This record gives sequence, structure tokens and C-alpha cells, in this order.
Amino acid sequence: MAQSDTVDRILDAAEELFAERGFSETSLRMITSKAKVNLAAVNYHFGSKNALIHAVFARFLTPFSATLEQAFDELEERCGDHPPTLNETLWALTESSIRMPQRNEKGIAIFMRLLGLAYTQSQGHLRKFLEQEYSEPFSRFMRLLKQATPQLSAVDRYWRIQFMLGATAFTMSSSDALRDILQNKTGVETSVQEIALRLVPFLAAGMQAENPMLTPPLDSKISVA
Amino acid sequence: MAQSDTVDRILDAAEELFAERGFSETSLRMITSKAKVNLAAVNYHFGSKNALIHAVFARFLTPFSATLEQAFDELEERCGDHPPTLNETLWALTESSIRMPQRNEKGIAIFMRLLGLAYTQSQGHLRKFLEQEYSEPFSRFMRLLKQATPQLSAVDRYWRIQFMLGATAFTMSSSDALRDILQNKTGVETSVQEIALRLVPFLAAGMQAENPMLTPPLDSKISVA
DNA sequence: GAGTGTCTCAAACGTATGTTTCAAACAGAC
DNA sequence: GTCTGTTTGAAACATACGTTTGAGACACTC
Repeated sequence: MAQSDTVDRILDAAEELFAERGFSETSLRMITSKAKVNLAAVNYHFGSKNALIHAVFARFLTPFSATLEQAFDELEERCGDHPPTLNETLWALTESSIRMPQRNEKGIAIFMRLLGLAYTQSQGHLRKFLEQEYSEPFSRFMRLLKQATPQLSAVDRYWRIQFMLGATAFTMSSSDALRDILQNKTGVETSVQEIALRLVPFLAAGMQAENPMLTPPLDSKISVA
Repeated sequence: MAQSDTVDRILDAAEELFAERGFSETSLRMITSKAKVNLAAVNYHFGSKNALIHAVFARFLTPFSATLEQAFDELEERCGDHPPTLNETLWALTESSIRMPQRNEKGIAIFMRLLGLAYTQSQGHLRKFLEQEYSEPFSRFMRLLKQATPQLSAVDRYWRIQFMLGATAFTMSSSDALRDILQNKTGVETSVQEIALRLVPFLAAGMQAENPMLTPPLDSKISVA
């Protein structure tokens, strides 16, 4: 074979195992035995385990980042001069992730789970890699959010964006487990698309909540001070 | 010394390191050297690394669970026959965690971060341990949430609770870092109490958002199917 | 078909991990 | 003081990890 498929087999296996178990909990030997390739192939083709992790992310993040840029372009064009609304911005992001070209049926779930892990697991090298490779669509999203919520103070907006990120990353990073729990308890099946469909209204409502400082009940022991 | 403080020193060090780095990324040798105790002390006092993880959780979860039960008791008593509202329920939980007896100033952040990790890192033994030890206050909270949101279907409510958990665990677990970023960018100081003050309205608004299935924009490519 | 660069393979390397061992130190009771 | 049960200490254990090695197989060029 001229161009070996070993690289792809490794990436496929690594992607799935990383998503299932996390990075440090997945050994190269698990990956190579699942991919049915030799152990040394990983270091031959990628150089190191960290570089393999980067490659796994790059394989889906590069096309996703392109799709997202395009979605933002269309959105801003469609809106003309007035800035896109919060709902439109969130849906542009959601649709981009859902309509991504998928390698298999688990595509989105793995994609989301990996993104969640990237935030959650404190892998310094990964964060650095993602920041310097994909900072542009990220800050563009932030800019759109700012335009869509002019009524919020910078501080309020900052914290609410963190809340959104948290709800998304956390839910997606354990979406398999959560889906299974729900499946066992109620027999209801839930696709990742449906989770996203439920998540966006939740986030939008939270972002647009009333002034946060007025809500503690009168008898609360917490002072605003 | 009659009752050694080795146990507590190990628990303190383990708690902090686990919260900083996760479970598999923290070795017993890191813990014992931070705690300035012998390596074998962990296995002597706790039996295994997994048992140590359980002990770390039990040390703050047991008193917290008691505080929470009490807060729920007071809440339900105060409300008489009608069920507590969503805001009241959320505030009862928030105040319980904020007013927890804290070992140090990082108390709440570590507490939240560990809870988030427990959900995120796929440590089967931990989930099993937490479920069989602390299922009661958890399901009581769930019951209160159910009563406070009768308009939601069971499935909607399930997912929205996950979103709340995520926003909370994620934000609180990285509250130190997030506070510092905000401090550097805007010069604004934020206490954990203030984060909670901002978080609760966000969550309440998200929980009470309009029917999630009606919100995708008209030109959306996503079908509700 | 000899030569060349690419890739695979089994084996080993060095290091780090969780756990165990066993002697020494310590405490409190008699 | 001596004994007894508990706790600490340094060292070793077995295992798993990421990585490296060097010989072999393969496809291709000239």
C-alpha cells in the first residue's frame, strides 16, 4: 500500500478511546491493540502520545473551524447592518457542530465529548495547542456574543459566558453516561442533536435573565455587600 | 500523639492535589510528599488509592449532606403546604454550600471542583460510592426541583438539571482561574459568594425557559423530527 | 535485480506507578 | 521496666507506562 491506513486506524481508535476514558486513562497499548497495529507505529507516525492527542483534535477541529467561519459569515451577511441576535448566534454554532461531516454515527458525540475533556482535563499542552491553532473562531464567537447582549455589563457577560461554557462542556463531556442513565430510568432515547436542541434555549434564557443582584429571597443569609 | 494527624495531612494534600490535577494524574507520591508523610502511610490508613479518594469525598460530603438536609427541612417547614419555589430551592442549596464549615479559604472552590471531577472523570468506583452513600439528599433535591417545575416534562427537567450541574461545577471548579482573568482584564474583584449570586438567576432563568422545541429559527437546517 | 526509502514488527529500555514488606519507633497499660 | 498494639520508615516489589531500538519486510526507482 502506497499510503498506509495505519495512521487513520490509530486516529480512529484513539479518538474513540480518548472520548470514552479520557487521555491519561487511555494507554498507547490500548489504542494500538484496538487499531490492530504495532505499538511502535504511534511513535513512528506521530512522535509522541501528546502529538497523537493533538492530531486527533486537529482532524475534526480544522474542518469544524472552517464550517463555523462560514456559518458566521452567512449569519452576518444575512443580518446586514444590525448584529445577529443571541439566538441566531447560538444556533449558528450549534448547527455547525451538528452538521459536521461525520466519520460514523457516533461522530458528534465523540466530538463534543472530546471538546468537553479538553476543557475539563488539565492537559496544559492541549490547551496551549488549541489556543494557538483555533483562537480565531473562538474570539469571533465572543465578539458576536458581546454584540448580541449589549444590555449586559462586561462583568455580567463574562460570568454568564462561563456558565454557558460550563453547562455545555460538562453535559457534552458526559453525554454518553447521562444518556445511558436516562435510557435506563425512562426508556427514552436521546440523540446528541436533541441535547443541543434543549441546551440552546436554556443557555439563551440564562444569558438574558433579569438583573442578577435582585433575586435572593428576603430572608437570605447572603448579603450582596 | 495519641490520634495521629497523619490521616488529616494526607486528606488535606490529596484533596488539594485531586482538585488541581484530577485523580489519575495525581500519584500517591505527590500526595505523601506534599503532606510530608511516608508513602506507605496511605495504604496503611486507607488501604488503597481508591479508598483514599472515597475518604476525601466523605470528609466534606457527609457534613454538607447534613447541612443540606437541615436547610431543606427549614425550607419545607417555612413553606407550609405549598411546595418551595425554584428560586427558594436553589438558594437553599447555594447557602448550604457557601455556609459550609470550611477548612480554608479555598473550601468551596475545591468542593465544587471535586464534585465536577466525580461526574466527569470516568471513575466507576467513585460514582458507585457516591450513589450508595449520598443518594438521599440528592434525590430529595431532585424531588424539590420536580415540584418547583411542574410545567416541565421529565425528560426536559432531567437535561436542564444536567445543564445546571455543569454550569455550577465548571464555574466553581475553575473559579480561582476565572476570577484572576477577570481581575487582570477589568480590575474587578469577585468573591465566590458573588459568583453564586450571579449563577442562581442564570440557572433559574434557564430552568424556566420556554418550550425548547420551538426556538430554532425558521431557516434552521435542523429538523425537530 | 540491486539499491533505497518507507513502514512494520518483536523486543527491550528506563521510568513511574500502586502496593507490600518488615524492622524500628512509639504509645499506653500493667 | 516490660509488654502489646499501633504507627512510621526505608526499601523493595511487581506491573504498567511511553519511548527507543534494530532487524526485517515491502514497494518503488534506476
